[in-house]
Amino acid sequence: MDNRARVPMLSGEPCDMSTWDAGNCPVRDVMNQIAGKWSTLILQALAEKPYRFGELRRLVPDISQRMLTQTLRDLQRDGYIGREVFPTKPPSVEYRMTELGYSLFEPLSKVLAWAENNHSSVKAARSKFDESELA
Amino acid sequence: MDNRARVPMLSGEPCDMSTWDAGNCPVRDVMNQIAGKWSTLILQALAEKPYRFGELRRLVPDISQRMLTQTLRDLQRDGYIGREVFPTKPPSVEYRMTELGYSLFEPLSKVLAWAENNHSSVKAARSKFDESELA
DNA sequence: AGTGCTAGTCTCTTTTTGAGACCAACAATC
DNA sequence: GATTGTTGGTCTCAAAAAGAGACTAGCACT
Repeated sequence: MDNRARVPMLSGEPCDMSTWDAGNCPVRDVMNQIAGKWSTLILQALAEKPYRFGELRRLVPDISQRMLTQTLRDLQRDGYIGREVFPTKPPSVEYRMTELGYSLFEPLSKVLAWAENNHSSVKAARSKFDESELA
Repeated sequence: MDNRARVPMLSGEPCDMSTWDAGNCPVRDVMNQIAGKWSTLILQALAEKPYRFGELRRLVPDISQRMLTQTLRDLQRDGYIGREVFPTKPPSVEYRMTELGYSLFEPLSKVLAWAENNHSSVKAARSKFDESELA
């Protein structure tokens, strides 16, 4: 059983981490954003359909307004979602996924699907680990 | 008007966030781990070949020993990587990806590839946003 | 005897996150 | 016509997490 080097690395030079330069590694730069605690949840919601601020807040009950605001602004900054203000009685704000957001969500949803399908394996590994730690 | 949040388009029962139960949403449970700042980087390295602690440290120069230790232990706990101690003169520890780890890395690598291919679009969106913020 | 390597841990400081109060404008209710 | 609720946030303060760097123990080499 040779476990070594089975996964083809990404095209060409993936990310030479040894000669690392701050803004030079796409993986870090992009991932550090979507790797946030709330980002995937919000992207997952907005991939379905546009939502308003309050709706998202109710959708993810345990996010604080502060973090929702910040997560949305960060996702907007990177171009994954758009923000539109409607001048209704109490002004409402709608967030919706952009083309770029959808193109990211396509591969990302595969990871989310993996998470669902393999959740039990992960939980099992976790239990086993914790058990052996206890000793 | 069913306000109850049905989130995603993933196969089967998605993840009803409105009736959220701590350990019940696979997406959150799994993602919160691999979404760490360093997790993807380490997984990416170990997908290539096994590495020792010090090698990983040199590979990712700006990670602290503390965070490397913790990240490795968390990834090991969830079953993505294995840890083997060799009783050499100064004892060495080798980390290598497990089957579960490889199965996760397959979809995950698609996201990493996306990051490489679309990094310029993200940077462009970011510049545009910052510019309009400045006003 | 001194230096360096190994894989960590321990402590301290800085950054990030979370909880919750507060805001102004308007709508419907009492 | 004063009270309450709803909108999408911001502000402050406490708690949690992350980063920096010193310290460890055993052995090898010089």
